[in-house]
Amino acid sequence: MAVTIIDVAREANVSPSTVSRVIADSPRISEQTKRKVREVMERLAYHPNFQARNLAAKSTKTIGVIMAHSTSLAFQNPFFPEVIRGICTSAHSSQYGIYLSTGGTEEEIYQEVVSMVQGRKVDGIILLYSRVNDRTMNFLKRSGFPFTMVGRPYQYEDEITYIDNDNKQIAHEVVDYLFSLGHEQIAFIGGNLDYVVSSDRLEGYHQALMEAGLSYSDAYFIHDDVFKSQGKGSVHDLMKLDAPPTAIVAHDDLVAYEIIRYLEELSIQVPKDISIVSFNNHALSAYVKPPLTSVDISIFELGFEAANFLLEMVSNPEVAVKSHFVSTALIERESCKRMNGLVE
Amino acid sequence: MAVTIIDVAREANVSPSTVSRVIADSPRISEQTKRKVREVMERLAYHPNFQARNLAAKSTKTIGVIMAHSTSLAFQNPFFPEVIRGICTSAHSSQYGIYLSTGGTEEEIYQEVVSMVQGRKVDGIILLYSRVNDRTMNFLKRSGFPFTMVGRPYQYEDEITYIDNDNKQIAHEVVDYLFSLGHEQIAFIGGNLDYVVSSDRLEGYHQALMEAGLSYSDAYFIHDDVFKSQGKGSVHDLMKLDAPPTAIVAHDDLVAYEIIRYLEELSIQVPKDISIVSFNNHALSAYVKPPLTSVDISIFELGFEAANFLLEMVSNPEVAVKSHFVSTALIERESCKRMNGLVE
DNA sequence: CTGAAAGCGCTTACAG
DNA sequence: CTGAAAGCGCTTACAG
Repeated sequence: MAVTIIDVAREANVSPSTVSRVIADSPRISEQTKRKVREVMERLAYHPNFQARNLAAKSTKTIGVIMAHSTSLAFQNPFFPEVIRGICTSAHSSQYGIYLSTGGTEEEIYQEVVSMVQGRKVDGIILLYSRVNDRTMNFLKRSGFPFTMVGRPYQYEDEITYIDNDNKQIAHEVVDYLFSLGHEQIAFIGGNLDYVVSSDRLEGYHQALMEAGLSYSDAYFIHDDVFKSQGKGSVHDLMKLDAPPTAIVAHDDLVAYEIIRYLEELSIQVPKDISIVSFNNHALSAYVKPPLTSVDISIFELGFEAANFLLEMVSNPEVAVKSHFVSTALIERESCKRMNGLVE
Repeated sequence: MAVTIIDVAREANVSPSTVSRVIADSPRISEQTKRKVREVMERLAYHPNFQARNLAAKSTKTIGVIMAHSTSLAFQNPFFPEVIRGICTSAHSSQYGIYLSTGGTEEEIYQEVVSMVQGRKVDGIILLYSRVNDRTMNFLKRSGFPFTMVGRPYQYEDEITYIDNDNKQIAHEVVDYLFSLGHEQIAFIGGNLDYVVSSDRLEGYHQALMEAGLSYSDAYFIHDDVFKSQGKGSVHDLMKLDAPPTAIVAHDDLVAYEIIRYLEELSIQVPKDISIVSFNNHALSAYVKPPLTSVDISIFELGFEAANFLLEMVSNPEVAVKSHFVSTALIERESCKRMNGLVE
């Protein structure tokens, strides 16, 4: 069997309590004893048993990370690797580990979260998404267990600590940008309104139109489901309208490129015949033709700050609820052009 | 405090041992008692404490997943999300959880793995990469701890259970494919030879050239480091050769698109002036221009089978060492053309 | 089919 | 500054 604290204690001629205190680097142990014990730990290749320590100390030093179920947006490139990298960076510097949810369906995810919380598997939880009427979130909220969300919560906005982009604002800015190029017929493609990120972006789009005195038309909005099931057809329908859009706001770069592909089949060129802006600034978007104008949403930051917030809550349960919008940047590339003018 | 097995026992008028056996659904407990105990567990909202159970049962029901350090290939889209999804799917069906490594540097990763193993944090480990002379792998090998690799090990190939694509073979096939289109001057761009996946692909490329009686030229190989640091320059140098290549094999779709971009600046068009094939079949590669001919490597499978192998080892330490090559498929799109002929 | 008891490997008041 | 003792919440031979 592995070497235990008892073995170390015996070998170093001290009590187990003392060994334990040396591990925790307690100031109440003399430097001399620490040296002696550490030498023995080294020699016996002792490593504290994680489970035993957690059980006794009533903490797990790990945070649970819950992804949206696999069919949905949060699992897409490039979001997932980057947000995880942000979380890991923060967790690592506080000596925390990451426990990942494995559930495929919503129900499985819910069950997993319940057992994480009730079974004290983790000290806190990060929800990597924000959905409308989410059972998992509601459970977490009721339980009083420390948790953070990446995404503005649908409900209880000022009772839950979260991190997000200011999606309403950035969608507004994106539309304003298109206005500045002379566009007034602007379509919006691809938001799954079950997710707050999508409904926020759609609302920003609405607001921008309203403020500009433009009316909103349902025909200019293609829902995520529709796009996924009949992508090509939906884009073709859009372009066959009496007044087809001169610009499109896409929910994600991958969606944008798919749209561009369908437009091509209609011999409609980007940006010559129609402009397109998108969100998330995928790694490829700089290289591929046409280079896409897209909003960088600082995914790493989103993960990093979510973990920071959570760790703060875990170490101090009394800390105030807070939220923060991570900054974004519209990266202008070559997918938009001025109406009846030059390529920007 | 949370409700414990003792509370349930008292309430159900049985001993804690009995409650424990009901949790494990032991056949030695009467159905009647099970019903009674379960009713109480339900009523008290009892959930077994994960840490306590692990400590007593000497198993953790979790597997550790170790990513390569963040600057390297394994963290790239689209590999990471897909492989994780595969692992999660397998783990979930065996009621296992995932513990993710958080280290950023090689040294941190090594330390984490040591503490996972020695601290009995997990029951087994999946290494998501295979590197030359990897300290972490060597440690795992020596420790006798159950582990699996995604990627052919550099050493001890028949002593380590792993899963991989047959990278030598697929690189060979890719080159043969190019031969079949009439290409004989074929460059290879982007492998980091510290990773076995890259050296295997490079070797397959060599072998194919040799078998065709073609000689290998160093000028036709651009190392990953060189491409990353002076990407544009390295591609331009390649094309300024007296006998520039007529086709390029790229290590990854992202690399391929970057190359295409640099070629464009030289007014060299794909596939008209040069052909390009790549590996990994990125989600975007079907949509973007030119649609890329690329090898699909079944990333989900890679993760899924690695987890299956590991779980088998964990539940039966005597199981034989094994390895498996996951199938691949060359997806022909529009980035290659027949020499002096039509676009394929 | 069920229970009493020991034990998993730690931590942490309490006492000195 | 250090130790003896209780306890974290389970599981599992052993006994009946």
